[in-house]
Amino acid sequence: MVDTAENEDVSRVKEPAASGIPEEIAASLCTCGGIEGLEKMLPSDAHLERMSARHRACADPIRLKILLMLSLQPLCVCVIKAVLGIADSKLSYHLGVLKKAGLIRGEQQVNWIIYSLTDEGAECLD
Amino acid sequence: MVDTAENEDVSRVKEPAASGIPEEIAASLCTCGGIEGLEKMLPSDAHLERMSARHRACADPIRLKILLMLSLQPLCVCVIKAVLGIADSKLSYHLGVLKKAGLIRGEQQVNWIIYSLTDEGAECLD
DNA sequence: GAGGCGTTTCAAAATTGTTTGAAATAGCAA
DNA sequence: TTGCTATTTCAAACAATTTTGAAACGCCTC
Repeated sequence: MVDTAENEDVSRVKEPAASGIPEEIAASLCTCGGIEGLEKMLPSDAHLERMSARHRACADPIRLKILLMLSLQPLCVCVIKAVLGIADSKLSYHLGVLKKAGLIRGEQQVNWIIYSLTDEGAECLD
Repeated sequence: MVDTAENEDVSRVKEPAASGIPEEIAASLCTCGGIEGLEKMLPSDAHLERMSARHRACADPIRLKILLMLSLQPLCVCVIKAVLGIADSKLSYHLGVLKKAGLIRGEQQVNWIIYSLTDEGAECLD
């Protein structure tokens, strides 16, 4: 049996939490403040939640179609329905999702509800 | 009671499918080709599917964090894990989602897998 | 008030996405 | 070989989203 007491605490990364990191990564990791630096650069949970909620609202072809149509001009539900060819309640559900996400707004006109894109909704289409 | 037989077949929209559309909408609707025009302006199903898949991949705070970190520099799984503080298999699941969506790529280095943003992944952060 | 139209709400069913922990794989080192 | 570290895979449990059809609502016209 060879010497078991060999020096094994060779120079490691300065980061406390990180033990076995590839050299190349470790080097550039220092540039951005290490693990801690990465942690700090991330937006707040609330902000991340808002960002992901927005993506979630766009994460469906039907809703994307609605946004695209509304980017052309405000439309009433019945026209959107005629274009999409889906059931009333289904359409209403998707309009609700977009509205709750703040991407569209609905304005009651006499007999109809006219939906239009909000600024935030327009940004989603860039 | 006033005259009940008043002229009520006032000029309607030219669109066949549409029956009761608010005037204001109907007017500008013609500008963009009516219902048919709207139908045609929409991207193909395949394209819409691609767009929504991309949003779906971004629709989670953990995945957003991963994308943001990788926008700074490529990172191995163990560093991402140290920053996020989540279970291995959970992280692996989310990396898989991002990879399948084409937003990140993983490259096997000796002992580690190093993930980096693809061009498409970078676009998601604009 | 009765009836119609455009739209939403509701609850159940169907589908899809996420988390968990245990087991598997792959490469390296002793 | 054995053991180690880094990462993925799997299946079951759980959670959230979507679809469906029926019923309700609000507004208008008669």
